[in-house]
Amino acid sequence: MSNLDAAFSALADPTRRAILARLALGEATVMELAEPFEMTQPAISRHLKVLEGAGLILRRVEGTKRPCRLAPTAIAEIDQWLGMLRQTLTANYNRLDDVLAAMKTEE
Amino acid sequence: MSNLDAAFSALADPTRRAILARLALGEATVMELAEPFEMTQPAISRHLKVLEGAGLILRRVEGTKRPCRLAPTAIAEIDQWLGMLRQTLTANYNRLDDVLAAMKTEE
DNA sequence: CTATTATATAACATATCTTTTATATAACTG
DNA sequence: CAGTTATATAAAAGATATGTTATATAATAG
Repeated sequence: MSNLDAAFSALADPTRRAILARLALGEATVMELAEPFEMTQPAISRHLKVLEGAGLILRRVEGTKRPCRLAPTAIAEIDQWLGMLRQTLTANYNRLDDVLAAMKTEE
Repeated sequence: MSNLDAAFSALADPTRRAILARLALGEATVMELAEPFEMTQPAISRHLKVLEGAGLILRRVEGTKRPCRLAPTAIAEIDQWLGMLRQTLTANYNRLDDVLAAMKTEE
């Protein structure tokens, strides 16, 4: 599975996106991350494993705790891929602008 | 399923990303999109359905053909969500810069 | 050392995804 | 109209994902 497969796949789950949103506020332990969800701890541990496997989060060992944080380079690869689409879409928008401009000129 | 669920989920498949990459070059029919893959036409039709459901592509009816193209607003929502993470990660990078700057000063 | 806390792993049920084959539909072609 | 082309849909098989309960492990507290 490519890194992009793993990254997009990880982002496809709302629980995992919520976890990332929480981590955007700062480091948190597994229990802290699990707390807001109506879901068992093993389920959260799995989600974290998926996020880690996708390179989206990193974990430290701190005694019996495993604080998680966002991986700094996480989004770079995703952004790079999306960039390809963005370019086309922007070009299309510009083309649309041209058309609109032409229509105005004709008035 | 939220739009983001659908969008990220759609992007998680390499065949679908390849289809989007092809569409970034311009409109294409189902058969044209299917051609490069070692996969049956129904499989491609399904992938297209997934992409359409996620709002990533649009389709016209042109006689017996259904040309597909990228949906102009496709990436906006994704970008918006990623923006949240980007902000944090950028902030962290800046903090790292500060640390590095401090280290240099101490030398 | 024992009990507790934080987390991980295993086994399992269920649901969803991906693909295939077979078939339907609808528009062209001659 | 008959045959062909472009695409969609259905049924079914196999793989993968998600969650649960039960249990293991490892560090800390007393």
